[in-house]
Amino acid sequence: MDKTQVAEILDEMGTLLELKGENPFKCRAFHNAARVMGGVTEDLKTIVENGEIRKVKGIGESIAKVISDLVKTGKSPDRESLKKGFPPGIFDMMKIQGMGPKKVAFLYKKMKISSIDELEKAAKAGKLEKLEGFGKKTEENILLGIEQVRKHSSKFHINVAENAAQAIFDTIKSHKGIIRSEIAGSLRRRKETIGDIDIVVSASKKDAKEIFKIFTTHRSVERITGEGETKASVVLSAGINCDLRVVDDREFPFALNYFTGSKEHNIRVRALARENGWTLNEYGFAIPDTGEKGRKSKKIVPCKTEADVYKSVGLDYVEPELREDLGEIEAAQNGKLPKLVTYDDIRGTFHCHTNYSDGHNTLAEMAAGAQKLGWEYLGIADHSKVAAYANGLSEDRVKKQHKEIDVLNAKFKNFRLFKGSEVDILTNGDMDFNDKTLALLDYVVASVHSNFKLNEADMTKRILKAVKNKYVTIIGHLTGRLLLERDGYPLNQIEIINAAADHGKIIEINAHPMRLDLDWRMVKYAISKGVMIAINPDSHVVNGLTDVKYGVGIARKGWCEKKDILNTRTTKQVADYFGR
DNA sequence: GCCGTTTTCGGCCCGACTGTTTTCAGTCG
Repeated sequence: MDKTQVAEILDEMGTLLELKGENPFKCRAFHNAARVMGGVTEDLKTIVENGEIRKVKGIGESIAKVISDLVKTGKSPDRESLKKGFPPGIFDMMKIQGMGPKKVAFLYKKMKISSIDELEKAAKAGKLEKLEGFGKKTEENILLGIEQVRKHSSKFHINVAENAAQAIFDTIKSHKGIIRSEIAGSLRRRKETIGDIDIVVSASKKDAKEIFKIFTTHRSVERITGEGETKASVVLSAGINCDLRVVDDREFPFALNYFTGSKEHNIRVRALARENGWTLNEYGFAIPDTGEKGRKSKKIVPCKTEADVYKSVGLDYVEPELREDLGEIEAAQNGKLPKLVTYDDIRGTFHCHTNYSDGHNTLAEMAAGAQKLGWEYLGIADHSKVAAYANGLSEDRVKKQHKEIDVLNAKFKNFRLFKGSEVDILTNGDMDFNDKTLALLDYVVASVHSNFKLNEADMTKRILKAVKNKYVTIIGHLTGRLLLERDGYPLNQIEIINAAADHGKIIEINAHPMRLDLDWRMVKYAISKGVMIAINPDSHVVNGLTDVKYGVGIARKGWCEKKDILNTRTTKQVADYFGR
């Protein structure tokens, strides 16, 4: 059993404990252990066998035993006995807004309701409103919640969430009373999937009411689920929940920090505040109320920015992408936070097409576009001859393009075009150009564009052969468009990455927003294996050249450092790398 | 259940909102 499955079971056990009404801290211990599993980079089986698992922070004796049982036998007696008495449908019921462990357990005990369907039936029959602690309104909300669960998945790809958020955010932002504003939450942390959207703004009290009005009446709002003095919640037509908080400008950095999360990260930061004898909430640091009559909490430690908040508890500024309590707190205490890749770090990209093949722009236009972005170089990698549909280049046209590149390069100061090619990997794993032509190129992106019907073993074998080819520099778009369009591109990516590590090849991450989750798993694994990656926008057209947003979004995510990314190297380093 | 430079017990982040009931529990983030 691998760590993902173990994490799922630990999470489930945490929920079962909640349903049983166990000590909340005990429940949290299980949820926390599940999360910690995600950050374990070593092989789970190995660290269970050598006892290292007990050294992982958050894994104590009991949970270590559960993990050990699961890894060794695929089963855990503790889990089995916990599961007794709770039918599986119970978990679905917890997906409904407003239905937490207490209500679900109560309904199960009292009414034997154990699935969404049964719950719906009972609510429609008006059986719930008579129950203690329930009422007419609760019943209505349960029915609405059921509808929502059925209509929408609970998580959204970042691009869907971002589009939905941007529309309503732009409208709010334009209000004259807004002082500062930011989209917070997991969207700010650039998670691959987003649960809901959090918007934080600062404004005076008198403007707040109007701002809430603009928010709740926005055209993309489907329904309002809550409205108070500092917070309003809506469901957008895309099916995503969206919360708006309006705070005083002095409170803005605290609110932004708080609502950016993650929850686990916040808990750690708060604990640090407590070590100073303060409490920290979304409004600021405070000395806790002593309990004496008439004595109120006193605000202390003014902070203008989030960086000030971190500084106050002895931390370096932590980038939102790192706020997961997976080691960033300790790193921030010791000045050891990784330097993340930013848009400004990108010096060029390597998978660009021109109108020689299926691009829309000339070499000169592409070069001009890259320079406008402040890049130092651009790698030109038009298709090879077999890609007839894309007007792939014959050997002669490759030579012609090289001449043109030489002419352009002679004119450039502090800019260089690299001569590459996106060479097809043929069905048998051979390259579309012979060695003589490949040797002319600065670098080779090897890609599959045909015969997708191969089974996984053959497809993997095909690409592995290309990985071993000494002329190949980059393994082309293992993710991205192709995977999106051709369902089930059958490939053992782990094997490809391992081989890339052995042969010193770079893998290309085509940062298609729809495939972010997959891309990110690959990036993490590749980096753990020491494989360098080339982050590329899906740049088949020059218009894509300006749209590097998502590409860099991946590069920024997690513990991905500049040294791991080809695109952050200087022109000279790249040329050296290519041996040119 | 986990943890420990106040370590083997006692604390574990904290507030807003809702819907219920009328002072608060449950849920959410």
